[in-house]
Amino acid sequence: MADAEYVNIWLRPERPARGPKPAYSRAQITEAAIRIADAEGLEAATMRRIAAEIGAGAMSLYRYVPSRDNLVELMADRLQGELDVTGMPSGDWRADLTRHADGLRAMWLRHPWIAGVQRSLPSFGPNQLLLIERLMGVLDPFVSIDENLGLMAVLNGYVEGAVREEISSAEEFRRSGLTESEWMARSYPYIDQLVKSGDYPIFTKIVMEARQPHLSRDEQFRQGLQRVLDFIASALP
Amino acid sequence: MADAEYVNIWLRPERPARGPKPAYSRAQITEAAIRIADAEGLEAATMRRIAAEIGAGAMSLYRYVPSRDNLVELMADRLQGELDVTGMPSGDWRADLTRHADGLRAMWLRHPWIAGVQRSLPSFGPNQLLLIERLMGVLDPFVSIDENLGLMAVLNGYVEGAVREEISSAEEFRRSGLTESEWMARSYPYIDQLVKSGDYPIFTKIVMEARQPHLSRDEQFRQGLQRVLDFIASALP
DNA sequence: CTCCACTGGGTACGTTGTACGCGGTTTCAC
DNA sequence: GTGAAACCGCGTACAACGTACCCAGTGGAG
Repeated sequence: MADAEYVNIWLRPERPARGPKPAYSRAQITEAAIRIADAEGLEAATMRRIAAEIGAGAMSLYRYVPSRDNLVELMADRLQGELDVTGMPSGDWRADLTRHADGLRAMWLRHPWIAGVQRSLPSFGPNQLLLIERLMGVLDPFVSIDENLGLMAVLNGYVEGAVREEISSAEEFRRSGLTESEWMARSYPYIDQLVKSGDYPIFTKIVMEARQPHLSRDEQFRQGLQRVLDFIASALP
Repeated sequence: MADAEYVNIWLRPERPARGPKPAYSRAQITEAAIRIADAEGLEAATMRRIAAEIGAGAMSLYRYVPSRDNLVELMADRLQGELDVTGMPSGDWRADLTRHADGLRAMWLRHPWIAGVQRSLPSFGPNQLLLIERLMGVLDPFVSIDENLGLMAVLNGYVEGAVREEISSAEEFRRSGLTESEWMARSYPYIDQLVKSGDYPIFTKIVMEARQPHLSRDEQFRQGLQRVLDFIASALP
């Protein structure tokens, strides 16, 4: 297994020196795979399906990518490239972080399958590196690098957690083919039974009193984000 | 598909009235599947493997569980049952939340495959309901139910994010068969090249200056958690 | 011109989830 | 008590998956 030499896929050379010109490219394959995953879920992006999408034979893909797992890794890094960090340390850290959080959420919602990809060890792909530079550059003038790492962990944790919830809802509806109201109608007897049992007062409180679930997703997200940004503000000098 | 009637697996009756006594049980199957997934990863917990573990035929499992996806859902809820919330609103909210965060992290580390299970819509299994009651009961006396939901989202987001990072490291090492130091040695040329290029000052700062990566995982987690708890404290009256 | 490292891709293998149907077992209606 | 109905465990079978292996063709290096 000479392949084990490459601990990192970014170190593996894409094009060798000799031989005929390749008909496809890693980027083209990654793009096709993302297109399929967006439309029909990650499990629909099989090697045969991706190959068909670009008009290649199934086994041809293995000339460009060592395995499907590695391809998924490439897809994940390509997604990082969708995050717009141009002019990112702008001087207004709150605006920068808000823009990043909104952008990150929007990207995840465009590509919900990313939630099912447990990130591997930091692979430091080019897009990820750019993101690190710009995003952590926002708070770099104000805090130590350790504090910066900690604050970014909280911010990203909030965004990811919130968007995971949104995604799993949407995914469930897609899979079951139900609309949100159909699903709620279907669930009502069970929830009603839980409430009526009297064993779950807090759960009942959530069902009966909470206004948050009735806000739009955007509004819910924005409110939580404000909370996190206030927290970050309190950690700055 | 009469099965579609059951929007929720908890509504599906396990044992019917008539017929011979079942030889196995849903709990037994779930337990076996968790045992395998803990030891060899979720993808090793195939239907045949699980069946072999309990001495059943492969197809027998389908008498107890509608599909593998549903079984994974059952496994995830079983895990919630490992979270110890006895005597949980104890009066000391900070101690309660610390205990919960530590317990949640420990549970995820015991069952790392949970990171790859994107939670479906809140299925309100019995364990999840108990957790909601006890955990949200901690801050219930102090804040509105909406604020409580928001603060719990931040807390859980932090814990999940942090532990996901730990898990993906461990998983990567397990899969590659390398130790942490072997992996670092293998990655060194690439990282060195990035640093030497001078294009990534913040990344370089992380590599050269940050002390956080050199702390023990426990210490890293605890420091971040203190930050989040401080934040929660600032949101209480 | 001769090599041979490369190309795209066809065939084939092992493994997966699970549909279907079988013969046996338990409970209910009468 | 006796049939029918509802359930049981499970063997067989199939489609779809990732990918190992092999092939004939191609084009730059010597």
